[in-house]
Amino acid sequence: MKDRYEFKEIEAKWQKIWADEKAFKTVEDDSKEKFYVLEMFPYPSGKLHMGHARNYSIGDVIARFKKMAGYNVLHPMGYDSFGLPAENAAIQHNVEPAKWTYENMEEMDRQLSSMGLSYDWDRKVATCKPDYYRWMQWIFIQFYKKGLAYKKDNPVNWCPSCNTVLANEQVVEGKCERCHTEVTKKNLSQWYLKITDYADRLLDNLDKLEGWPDKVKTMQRNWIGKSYGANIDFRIKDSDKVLEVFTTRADTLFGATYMVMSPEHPYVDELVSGSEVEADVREYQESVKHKSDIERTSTTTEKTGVFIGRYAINPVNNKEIPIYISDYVLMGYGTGAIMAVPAHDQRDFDFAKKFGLEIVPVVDPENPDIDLYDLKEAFVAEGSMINSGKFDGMNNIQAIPAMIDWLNEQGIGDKTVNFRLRDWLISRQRYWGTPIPMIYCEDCGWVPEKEENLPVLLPTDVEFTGKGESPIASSKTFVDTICPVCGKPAKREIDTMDTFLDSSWYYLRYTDAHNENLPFAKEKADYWMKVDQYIGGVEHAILHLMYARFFQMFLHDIGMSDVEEPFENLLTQGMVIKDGAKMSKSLGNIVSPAEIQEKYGSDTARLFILFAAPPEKELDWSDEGVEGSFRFLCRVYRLIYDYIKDIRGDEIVCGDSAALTEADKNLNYMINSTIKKVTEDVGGRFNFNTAISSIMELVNAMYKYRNGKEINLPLFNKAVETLVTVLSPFTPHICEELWTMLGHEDRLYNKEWPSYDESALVLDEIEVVVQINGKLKDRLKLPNNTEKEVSIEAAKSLDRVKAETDGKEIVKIIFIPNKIVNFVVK
RNA sequence: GCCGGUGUGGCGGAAUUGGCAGACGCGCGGGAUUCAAAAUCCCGUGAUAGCAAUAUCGUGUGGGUUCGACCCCCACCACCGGCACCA
Repeated sequence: MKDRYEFKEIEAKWQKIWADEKAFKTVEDDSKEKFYVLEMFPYPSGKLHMGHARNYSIGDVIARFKKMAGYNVLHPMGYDSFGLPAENAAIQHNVEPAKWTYENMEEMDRQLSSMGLSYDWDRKVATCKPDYYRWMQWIFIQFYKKGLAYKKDNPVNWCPSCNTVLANEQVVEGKCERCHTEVTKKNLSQWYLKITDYADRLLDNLDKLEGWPDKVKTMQRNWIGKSYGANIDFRIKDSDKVLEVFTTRADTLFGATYMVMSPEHPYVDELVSGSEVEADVREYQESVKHKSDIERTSTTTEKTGVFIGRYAINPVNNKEIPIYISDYVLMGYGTGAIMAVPAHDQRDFDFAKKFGLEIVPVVDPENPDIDLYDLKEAFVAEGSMINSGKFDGMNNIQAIPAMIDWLNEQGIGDKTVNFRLRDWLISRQRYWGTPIPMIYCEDCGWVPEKEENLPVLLPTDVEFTGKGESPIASSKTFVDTICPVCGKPAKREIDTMDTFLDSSWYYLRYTDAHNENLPFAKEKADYWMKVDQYIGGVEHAILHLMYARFFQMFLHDIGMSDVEEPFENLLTQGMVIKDGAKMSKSLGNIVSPAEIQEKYGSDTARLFILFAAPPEKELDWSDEGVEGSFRFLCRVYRLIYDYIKDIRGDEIVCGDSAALTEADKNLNYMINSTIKKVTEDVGGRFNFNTAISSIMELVNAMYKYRNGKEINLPLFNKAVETLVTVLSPFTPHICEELWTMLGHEDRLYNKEWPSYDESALVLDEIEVVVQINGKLKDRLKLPNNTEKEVSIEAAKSLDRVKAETDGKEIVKIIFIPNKIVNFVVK
């Protein structure tokens, strides 16, 4: 027993014991209620940062608490280990991505263990290992078999300097995240997953996710972007073609004075072919292709476009209206063409003003301040219909369904729903990812590799130049193969999968991490799923969390899992900031978990992280605050050390406490109220900061009690053991050590969570507040549950109350038992 | 522009949801201990006035509801985050 808190020794000792005892290994057990706690697994960059430390500290408190509370807890960890940084290391430092990644994972293992996290390491997964990506490929083939994976030509983000495709998330403000070159569009043949088939379900199910923050649900709703409207057909003059548009504002159809097609619209070529504007149109199309996203989508840029020399017929009034192409109309949304109503749409208004097009108002704001025939901006609010034939006078909102019905009768329009969500482009021209297990045969077309031949292994004979197509193309062994259908020579797909696929089902693999016949056995997934508590950064609110939901729905649909949604409760932790800004290299305000562990130990790091702010809020890093957390642990250690050495001596305390003095009762109250508070704060609302503050209050009370006259040994012993137990989910090493010092041979991590004694929480005397007109005037000590009349009389007899009510009329008396007596006087 | 969030001491944050505003921690001030210092233990610490008891003010701003509002309602301001030419 050391007289000082030697954190390094203690932490190393207990980490070894937990590992040797396989303390957190878990198996399916129907006799207990299960609880699955999951933190978003990291990319193995090799260095744990404070965001990781926060994420895992939160998860670990929950996991340890739930285990002590009697649940069968699954708390796994692994690595999202495919991805670009490994390949950049290969290009820049000539290290193989596999070597780089495996070394990093070893280092991360060490760092995670040093935090004392309660993982079941036997279930570790790494997405870059063939035993994982084999099943990733298998799942991809199931998508393909259901018609949900397909290949098509489409414009994609292209970095002309790196010569590669970029994912949307790798385009930062219109520039390549690596070389900062402006990104352009290029047509390439790519694999897609048909997530749009699940758009409605992804949207509707959000209402059922009660354990998710509204913020995340709203972000997903906006991303899916469902809107109701109509498709309307416009005949093109002197052509047999019909131009279909999508609109949410069918009510404004009479105000459509021109039309706009996307420059990529498939009709454009034919409509302009051979005309005198053909050259202009082609030039415009070309310029749009070379525009960066940033220019093209900026709302501040002036509208551009070209008249294509053609006219359409507005079906409601047979007016001939000119057709333009402009890049403000996107091919990927709706039908790629719009009817333009400049009076009631700001974008159309801007365009019409620039090109001198007619503006016809059809909704009257009925506001004398607005001159309908000289609008300064589009009028987009509610009003009554004008210039609209038989619809005149109707409220425009009501006119929408009326107009659609009428169009329907005429056979020129239909009710439609549109989504903003697009299919998921999953091809990457990269090496360090899961090979897409598809083979191209001249005769059979694209066919999947036979499932028994999986995994399609990543080749190792490749060159990393950072230029051109996927490095896999340079392999001499990979590309040439035979067609699984007809046996003729064929070629493998050389692109790999977006790493977001790997992370879309890893939580299922944890439930059965070593299965060699399937991604996971259904019984195991059904035992553990859903994830009861998922914890991670809000930056994954849309992509990862939506892709995972999509995968879970699909795997449910093909009978592999009973559950349709993967995550029951979601906690999005706040950022770690310092000096008012996010920790970053460029600002030089980074504090690494490693340096805190070195100086104060992991328990202090965990305690500070959990104490300084509630988990979903920003955490403002403070070196003095860390010092304070360390001081608290020293204070706890000293209190218990002194107790064992000087107070308890060699005597082991047991038995019931005798008659309690006033001070004893107070301590007993503190013991029980602390258990109650911590149980509620950790088990229910995840307010770790207030749970810790209540434990600090207990420690303060124990010092005060100890410094008093007489010590009731059994009671004080109970306080000591309670303290060590309820603190253990937060700072497990020091608590296990103190528990052992107290003479126990069992382990805290296995110990039952304490319950509290309600009767100890009932005080004999309660302080009741006395108010006059709602203002605090005095306090009154009264026996618990004193009835109304007695309380009021006692309050009335107070000097302060007498003085202030004298000569005034008491209009009303408000009484709340054990809380308030309030006199309302005039 | 649209959607979401947050505004409380010198600082991080409490207030169990309409009932003692400022728990707990940091910082600061004082005391004990020490030859001295560090560490530790104890006390104090929203503002203003007062020796004091005490009084007045006080949760971004302005109004409202209520015996009583950080909490509910209306209007506004500031900051942060997400999406953004989605028809």
